[in-house]
Amino acid sequence: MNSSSWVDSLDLNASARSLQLETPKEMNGSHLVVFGRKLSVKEETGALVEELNRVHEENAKLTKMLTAMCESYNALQGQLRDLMNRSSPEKEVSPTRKRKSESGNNDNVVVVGNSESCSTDEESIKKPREEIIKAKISRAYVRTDASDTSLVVKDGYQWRKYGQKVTRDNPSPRAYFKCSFAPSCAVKKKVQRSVDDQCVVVATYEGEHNHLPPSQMEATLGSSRCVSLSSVPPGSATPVKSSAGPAITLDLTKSKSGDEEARNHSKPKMDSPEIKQCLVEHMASSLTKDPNFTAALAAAISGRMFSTKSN
DNA sequence: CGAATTTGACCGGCGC
DNA sequence: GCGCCGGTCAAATTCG
Repeated sequence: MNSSSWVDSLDLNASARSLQLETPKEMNGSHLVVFGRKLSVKEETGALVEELNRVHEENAKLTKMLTAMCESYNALQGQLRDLMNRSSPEKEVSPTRKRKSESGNNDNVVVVGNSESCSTDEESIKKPREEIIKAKISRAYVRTDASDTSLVVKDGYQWRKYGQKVTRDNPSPRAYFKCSFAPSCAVKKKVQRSVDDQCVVVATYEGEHNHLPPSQMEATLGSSRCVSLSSVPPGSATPVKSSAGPAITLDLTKSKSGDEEARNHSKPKMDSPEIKQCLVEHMASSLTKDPNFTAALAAAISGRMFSTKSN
């Protein structure tokens, strides 16, 4: 998509918004003073009407672009879901305790069980009591580089390491993590290399997150942010150090059963016109909150008015 | 300088 | 009761 056209449209759109908001106050008197010049009400309203028409056109253009973007986003999401559905069944069928992914991709995660899907898991049969006490235990197998000792599993959440231990059954250390994104979220994660295959890292999750992953929060709350990227450095927009910035991150801590809910939760319903309208307004409002933007806007407006009057 | 990580100490459960 | 082991705490250290 042409970014410059985006910026242009938004700039004009927001300037229109600003004009709409501020002009009634200015027009209380019979004359408007611009840079020391007195303009008649006729002149002023004529210019404003003209401006308003132009702004309406820009608004329509912008709405179209947003609609197109939403549609392509939905299409992409559908494709991703298809891809996930196609690749996940064969992995879950694997009867062995350790599940390997076929590719060497570092972030290739295979999730095994929470209370439902781990019913066939050997360990869950051995320890049914533990299963009852602990709300949700799921396990993820991640294929990583054998030389990589970081024990980092990129799952979209923000973790704080609070301990590391070498256990008896496994020479490689086990790292303990707590969810650090929300103080009220008590989810824990244990990460340890597999005894059999040092390339595979086993991540055990205990409990359920009571919040969306930071990356998804970005996607749902920060729709305006992708627009304001031109004025805000991208680095400052991402709270997650380990994850790859604002890229789409999948919540892989949930098994298939819990997936539906997560999907409904994470997928912004872009279909309804109300949401689209809301998105547009959200974008405009966050733009007008940006001091850099408002300063540039003020300069643009005054410059435009000045040039219009001097014609 | 504040936040994140490391690492040794400590604690509780369990088996002998 | 004792020792082992997994899990957690918290002071020290590192990093951005």
